[in-house]
Amino acid sequence: MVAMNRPTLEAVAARAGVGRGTVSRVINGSPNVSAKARAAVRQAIDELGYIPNRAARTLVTRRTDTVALVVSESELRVFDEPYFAGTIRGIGSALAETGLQLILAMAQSPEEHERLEHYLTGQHVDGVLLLSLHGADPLPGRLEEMGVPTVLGGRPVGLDPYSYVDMDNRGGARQAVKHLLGIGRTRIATIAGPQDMGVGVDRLAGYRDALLASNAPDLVAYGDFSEESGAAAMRALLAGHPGLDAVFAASDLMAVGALRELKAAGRRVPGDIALVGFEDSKAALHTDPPLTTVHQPTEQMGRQMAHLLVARINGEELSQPVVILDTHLVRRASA
Amino acid sequence: MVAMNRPTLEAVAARAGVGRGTVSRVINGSPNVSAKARAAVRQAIDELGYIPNRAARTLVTRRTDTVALVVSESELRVFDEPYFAGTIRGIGSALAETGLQLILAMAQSPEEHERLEHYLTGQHVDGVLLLSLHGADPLPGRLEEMGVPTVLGGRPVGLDPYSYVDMDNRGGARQAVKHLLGIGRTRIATIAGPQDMGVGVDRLAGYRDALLASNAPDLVAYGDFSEESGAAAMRALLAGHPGLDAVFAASDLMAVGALRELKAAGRRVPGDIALVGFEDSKAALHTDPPLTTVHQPTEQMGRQMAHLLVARINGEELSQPVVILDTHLVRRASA
DNA sequence: ACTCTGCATGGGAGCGCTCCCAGAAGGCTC
DNA sequence: GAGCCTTCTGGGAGCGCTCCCATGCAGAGT
Repeated sequence: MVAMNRPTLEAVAARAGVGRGTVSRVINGSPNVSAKARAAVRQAIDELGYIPNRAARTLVTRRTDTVALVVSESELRVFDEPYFAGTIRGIGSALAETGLQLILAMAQSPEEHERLEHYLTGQHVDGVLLLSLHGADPLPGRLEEMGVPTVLGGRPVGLDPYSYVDMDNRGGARQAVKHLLGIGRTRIATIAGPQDMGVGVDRLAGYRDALLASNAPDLVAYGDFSEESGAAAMRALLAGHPGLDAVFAASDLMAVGALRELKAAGRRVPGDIALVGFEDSKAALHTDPPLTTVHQPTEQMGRQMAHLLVARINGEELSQPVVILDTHLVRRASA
Repeated sequence: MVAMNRPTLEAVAARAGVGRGTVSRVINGSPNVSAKARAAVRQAIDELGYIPNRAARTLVTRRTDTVALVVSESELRVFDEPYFAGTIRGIGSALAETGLQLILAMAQSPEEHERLEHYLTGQHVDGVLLLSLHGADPLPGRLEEMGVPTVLGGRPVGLDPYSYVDMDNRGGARQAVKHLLGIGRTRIATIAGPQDMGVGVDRLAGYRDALLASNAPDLVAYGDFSEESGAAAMRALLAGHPGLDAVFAASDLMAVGALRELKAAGRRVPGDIALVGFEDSKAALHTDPPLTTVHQPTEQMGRQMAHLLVARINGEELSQPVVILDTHLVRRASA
């Protein structure tokens, strides 16, 4: 254990021949330090290999320099989706520039959810990042009440959070369906996502937006974003509306399920039925035919969330507490 | 900011009518407290909603109750692989039982790698978890030198770490190739992974183990675990050994690439050429035909890593500092 | 020469906790 | 009833830092 007797502020001060206060000022970048003193302190820090003790600092400043990323059970299952990975990467890179630490808080059970709330409001983190909430989760409200800045990823349903970042799900869906109309499809169905999530609601709204202009019928089936649910929805759609000539699935995974079902039913894609997904995931590349889908900037979403949170932690007033990121259609072979 | 004036230990003591020491003892589960005092303290804690101040505790105990999961650049790219997601989930669930916090440290550039090392050895975490190192990364050695317990996920090449958890890659590969021999294949090639990673080396060794008994030839091409590299390797293999009748790819993704190439070359799978992957990823389910592959217990790996680290942090001598987890073949249609 | 201003500086106080020691209280034994 | 453990208890000291106040000192103004 070489780490045993780390130098303290005091040791640095002694070596630099200055007082504790001056060293502290140098470390915290205060301007009121003479160039000479600053240089001496810097050198002493280097020579001693001094690293400030976070706990001691936190104790007095009440800042932990830590933010939590909360991942609740439902998302844990889909942890390996590119959406998630990209967002985390973005958060990480934005945070690295600020010196804040990211702690990963996973609530795997309801009891843990309780404990988590306790933890987050217990002066352990400076702010919280919440990803893709289901329904009207009370957590963000409680956190804000307790004075913990919170930024959500994805607009929640039934809640009006102060700050969140979201994809332009509605616009993306609209583009996708307009594209289907553009290639001459007239009986366009959608496999919508769960309506307790903003993504689900917005993508359905976008579908309807696009259809409004035409006089195409509104054909909706619901899934839960999983492949299996996409397949089931497709079966239902096929049974109810055998004449449809295009499908917009609210997620790539559901599109993959739908595609499987379509093949099983002997329909050619895109010949008989054109298919568009949403996400631009890896899965969309590997289908046969490759899936036309809507791209969403996941990494940028993470970065934006982190930026907003950092600003709030620093007490800045957000001129733009809600950020919506552009999405765009990626044309491949399925539509 | 309701969070302003949180109760302190002292406040709890006053309310319970006991001294600070007694409250501290109750919180830390010391046995030398009378039942009466304990009850009074518990009640006061509940009534006041007391939450211990982590920083103050850390300052005196020198324990941070935090461990870091280090994700280096190369892995960031593959963040969305199920391997990764499963491991993190396992780590999270094991850690939740102990009250330790997980911080996610991502080193996206070499300079950051430096800063990271500084951070990790700077008394900020009680232990470190390292995932799938490339080559002989000096980080684990340095950490141990500085007295920071470290557990690796995946055996590294050219390093002899004290403690790590790994899959039985060699055994899994052996099983896969034996299966190919078992179904009568005699000219079995392998698409091996990078040889600067334990996984790469071990899976190749397993392939050779299995072949040793038979007198089948040794046909190797290398990839980097990516789909593209799998396709390239397959092309090379096909060109050099047109007569091969089976391929063992060291990852599912490479198998997917190989499969694409095989189809392009007009070879039927498994009719002409049988194909086995390694990972049991989602991708393996969605190929046509579904991929026979080797399953690896990712979540268990995370749990084990966390368990080993916690034991080391608690100063326990590990009876078994190296843990190898079983892998097994999952038969599907491709072989 | 004197005061006045303003920046730079040293160091006391205190953040909330654990550690530990000294002492109180109770239960034995003889 | 005296003496001696044993168990439980209170609270002082101190972890390493930031905050802030008092002081020192140089330069400007009269």
